[in-house]
Amino acid sequence: MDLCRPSGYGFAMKKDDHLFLIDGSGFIFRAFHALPPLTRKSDGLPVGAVSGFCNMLWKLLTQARDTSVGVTPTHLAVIFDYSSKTFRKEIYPDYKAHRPPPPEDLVPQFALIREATRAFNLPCIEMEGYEADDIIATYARMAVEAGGDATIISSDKDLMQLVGPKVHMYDGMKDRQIGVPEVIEKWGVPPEKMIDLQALTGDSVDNVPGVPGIGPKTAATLLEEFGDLDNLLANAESIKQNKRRENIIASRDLVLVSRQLVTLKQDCPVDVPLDALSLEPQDGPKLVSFLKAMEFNSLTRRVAEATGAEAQAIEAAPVDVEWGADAHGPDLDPGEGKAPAAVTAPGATDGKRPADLAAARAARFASLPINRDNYETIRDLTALEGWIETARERGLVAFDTETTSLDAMQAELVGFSLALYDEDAADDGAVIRAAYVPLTHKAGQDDLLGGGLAEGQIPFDAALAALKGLLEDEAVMKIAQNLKYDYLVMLRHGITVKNFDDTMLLSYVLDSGMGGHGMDALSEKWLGHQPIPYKEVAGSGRNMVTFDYVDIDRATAYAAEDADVTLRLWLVLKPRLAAERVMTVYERLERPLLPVLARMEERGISVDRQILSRLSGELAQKAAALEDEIYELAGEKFNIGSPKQLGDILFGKMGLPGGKKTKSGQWSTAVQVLDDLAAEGLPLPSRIVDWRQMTKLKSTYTDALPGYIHPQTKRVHTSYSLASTTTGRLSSSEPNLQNIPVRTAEGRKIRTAFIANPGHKLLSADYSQIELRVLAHVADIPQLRQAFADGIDIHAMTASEMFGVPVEGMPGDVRRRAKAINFGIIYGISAFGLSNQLGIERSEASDYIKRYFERFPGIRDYMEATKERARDVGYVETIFGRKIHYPEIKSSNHQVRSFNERAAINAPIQGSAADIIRRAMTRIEPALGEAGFAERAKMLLQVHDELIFEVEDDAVDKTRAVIVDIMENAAMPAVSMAVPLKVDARAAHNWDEAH
DNA sequence: CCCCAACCGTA
DNA sequence: GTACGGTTGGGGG
Repeated sequence: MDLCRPSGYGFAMKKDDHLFLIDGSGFIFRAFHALPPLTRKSDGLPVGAVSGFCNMLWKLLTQARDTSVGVTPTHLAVIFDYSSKTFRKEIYPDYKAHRPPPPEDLVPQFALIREATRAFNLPCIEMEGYEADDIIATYARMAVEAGGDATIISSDKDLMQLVGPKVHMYDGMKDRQIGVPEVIEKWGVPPEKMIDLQALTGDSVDNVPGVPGIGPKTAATLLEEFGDLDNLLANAESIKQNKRRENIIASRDLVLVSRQLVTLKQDCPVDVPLDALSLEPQDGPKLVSFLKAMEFNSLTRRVAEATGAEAQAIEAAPVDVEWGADAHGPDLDPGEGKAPAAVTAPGATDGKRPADLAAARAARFASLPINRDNYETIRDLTALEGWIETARERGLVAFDTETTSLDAMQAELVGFSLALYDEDAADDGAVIRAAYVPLTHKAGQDDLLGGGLAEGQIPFDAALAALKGLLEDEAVMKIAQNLKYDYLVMLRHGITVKNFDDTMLLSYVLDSGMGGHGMDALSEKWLGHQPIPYKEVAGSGRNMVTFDYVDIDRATAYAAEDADVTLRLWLVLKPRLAAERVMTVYERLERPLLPVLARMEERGISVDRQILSRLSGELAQKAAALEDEIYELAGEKFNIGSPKQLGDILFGKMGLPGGKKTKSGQWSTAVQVLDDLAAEGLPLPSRIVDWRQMTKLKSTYTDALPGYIHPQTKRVHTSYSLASTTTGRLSSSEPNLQNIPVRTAEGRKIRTAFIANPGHKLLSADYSQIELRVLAHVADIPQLRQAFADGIDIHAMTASEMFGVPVEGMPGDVRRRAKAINFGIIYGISAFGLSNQLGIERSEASDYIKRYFERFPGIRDYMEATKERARDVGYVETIFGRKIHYPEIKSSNHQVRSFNERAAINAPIQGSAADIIRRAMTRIEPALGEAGFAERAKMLLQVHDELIFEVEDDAVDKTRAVIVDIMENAAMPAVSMAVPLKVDARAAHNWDEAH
């Protein structure tokens, strides 16, 4: 049983209190069929039933006292069906057997209506094994016993048996009360005889049998005559009509079963007490936020007025359309909601369902020409204000910034572009209007004296103030491509973009694995259009100029086109989210992370120049000493850094054994090869390996990192990419802070240069074995689950299972092999790979794998099932529903196919782990804020399974507790993991000691 | 000036 | 055997 409301227990129910029980499930179906179909304007998400539900709730909560019901609720709950597996199925297996699956357009609304209930700050109650009607019956009884009244908001005849002096019904859609007289009027019997009546008539919808030929009228007459069902059955012989008498006698047993089926259970073991249902005050902002996300404009306005909430200032809530594991509507198998919706062929333009809208949009924009001649240059404030006003009316605008640098932390704003959409424009060319607003273009081309500003540009501060109003307006959806960049640039100007979508992230969520998500690729793919290449505007190489030196007319063509293309991409991609069931992935795992990452990048991390400089010196000395030795041993000088020259020396000139060739026919000089030679006792290869390590550390880290220290902030600001891996991981660049050395002592010294500010510590929190835990969960392996539950060394356990060696006193090499196998499994193991990793024969590696699968058959089953699924549908999924496509999984080329199979096996594991830490990252800042540590603990870096924070000394212990808690529970409530997640966290002055 | 291969750092 | 990004050398234009 689930009470999805955070508030605690309310006031005890007492005499004269009034409990309202809303039949949520009944309402959904009725509203869906009774109300005209309604879809969310921006993306076609079906929301008709949600709209009806919200309007009904609002009406109940505000107007109940005056008119419709005549009473004011003191307690209220919304009750839902949980699943079709109820006790009635056990009594009668055919119960509800013929019920068709819910309509496609209704499925997403189940979750939304629960979300709506929470937004209204009302408890929503559901219980496994019981229907909503039984829970309603139970609470109604409890309310009456407590001395109060109950009103059931429903018009379902199945509930009418409950009506009595203290229990009422109210039809929220017809605004009509149903009391004892109304029941008699409609059915011809009083409420207490409804059970008998239903048992006689049966119910074709629920597949309750009943007596053939007896409908409500006859049943009522019979009950009138015989008093009740038992008496009727006992005296059935006395019925005059032949056919009727025979039927009743023949159906006797089934009628008794029917009576059991239609009798509501008034003693469900509810574990949410009545008192917890007391009506709480509305949370205006929360409700407005939800309604806004649903785009119910008039209700949003009414609610904002009534609650005094500032609608303008409230952000639309991320909408919780759980298509994934935690979605459950009545009779909805959890997997059912995730099935790919067929995108209907272009031409299907009824425009009602998301798939139709998506198909229609794709077809339309694939051939809608882009005319750069229509772009405007906005050169005065009045014109800009006009565009912004129109953007507010439309509630939708694409924007893009033009700057002097690709580095958002260094970039200076040069101008920005806007694009507007007019769905109803008469002329196809006017459907989208785009404009560029130049701000700081220089007067001269690039001559030394051309320092002045070009004419005809709005003063920077005035334009930015106007732009701020637009970007921070919650009521206007802002659309951009790779928004994190623009977000950060605007953040540096004191502007926080609110209510946005990012076309790059849309594409990433929809088409991961199907190619890049950059604007040029997307434009080509969806619009059949090639945007002006940047280098044609700003030049390239030595001739390249920063954007402020680009001629304003050329800049307009380029910049306005970017906004234009972005808007078109949004129109094509956004409806696909709902159609292809990845709305939740986008709204929960992608979009909310964007501002989090922007803030992390803005904060940067302190790096100690002195330490790096000293390390550079040390490394240079060590490398120089090794160089001398190497030349001595080789007998000549050569470029050690050139694999070609090195290979020729080692395997050509010196004729060392064990040479392997690379793809291109060169001698391989990879560590593997050199290590093998070193093991033979040869000094040269070993020196070369050491030299490589020293020069690698020097060039990639100690020499390069200081160059990334920002001139103003004095910190290093990496850039995270949200959309450059197929699996959902982030990547880091310029500099890459996700590959700072840790494995060797020499390398770890580099980490000592990453330090906390005075009075602070660096706190590192990392997931322990997260990928193996995910594997244990998804493949459901009993031994793995047990080992993680018991906190046992997982590699030792594997070794013990495989080789029959006891965990106590296990030789290191045995454990090492098991560890390699465990990693191999995650990587989609092959005998070839494992033999390479362990330096053993292929046949031996094959034996290991065979033995592993014998001990863990569930893993083999998981791998086979994953491959098969990838072949069938073309993609695999993480536990949160992120899809990763493998278009080449059926390649006839064995190499290509095998590679895709291994990647497909790895992706759900790596990707689920990535999703988990994403969830943690979006929750940690709010959690720290609630704990009062927002200003004292800052998240700085993410390294796949590790988060690094900078924390005030005094706040370390408390923030660590908050962070560990959020991280360990990050999968909940969407996924309840079968194994616990474990997080280790330490704080120290530098990253080496904290890790 | 651009691109690729080889190598190697991380999870 | 999975997923990345950065540096270097070297070939081509």
